[in-house]
Amino acid sequence: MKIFEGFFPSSSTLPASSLSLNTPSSLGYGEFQGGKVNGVPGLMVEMEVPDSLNVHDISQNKSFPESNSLAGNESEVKSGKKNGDKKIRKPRYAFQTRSQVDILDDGYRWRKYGQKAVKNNKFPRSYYRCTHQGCSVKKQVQRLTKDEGVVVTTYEGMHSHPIQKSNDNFEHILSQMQIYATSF
DNA sequence: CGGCTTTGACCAGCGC
DNA sequence: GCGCTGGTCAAAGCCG
Repeated sequence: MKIFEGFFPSSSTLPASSLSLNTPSSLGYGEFQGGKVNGVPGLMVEMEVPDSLNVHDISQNKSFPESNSLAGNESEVKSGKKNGDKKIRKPRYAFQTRSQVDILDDGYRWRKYGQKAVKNNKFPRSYYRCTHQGCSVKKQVQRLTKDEGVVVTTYEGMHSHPIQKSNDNFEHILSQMQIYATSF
């Protein structure tokens, strides 16, 4: 089971037993995007779609009538737009979790660098950056107005370094959250 | 004292 | 062109 593969490189050490708390699937984005998340049961979303494919479409499809504030549907990463060429959007991966706490401590160290109020959402969105040297992975966390028990975490980029904390902690997280399976 | 959070300002993209 | 919105910066403050 590799739900968090990529985000948690060292996940191989994760207790598989915990992960089975309720199978895969975080979001049904895959199918909505036309591309099936090959075999793998709904890992997470990949939003590198150039043209705005509104994320909230699926939300409506599923059980989130007005969670369109979700990932907004991005704007681009304005890090390297020099040659006026194609705007490179780093792929983003989002998943929702039911959790009491906003900060899912996934083992990495994050430094908050911003917080914004988002439209259609009474909760602010928080922006975090991985503090590991040379690692520029970002993530944003926001809670749904609709269902404040749901926390949406959007990752941008991949960690290329090992987790800095004990994985035992991860079990703790898993016990706190419950992957939000929308249609299974 | 170092690392992190807070918070307002700033900036770029987008729609009207 | 203007205003709105999302994303980031950075100064100041907080805390261990």
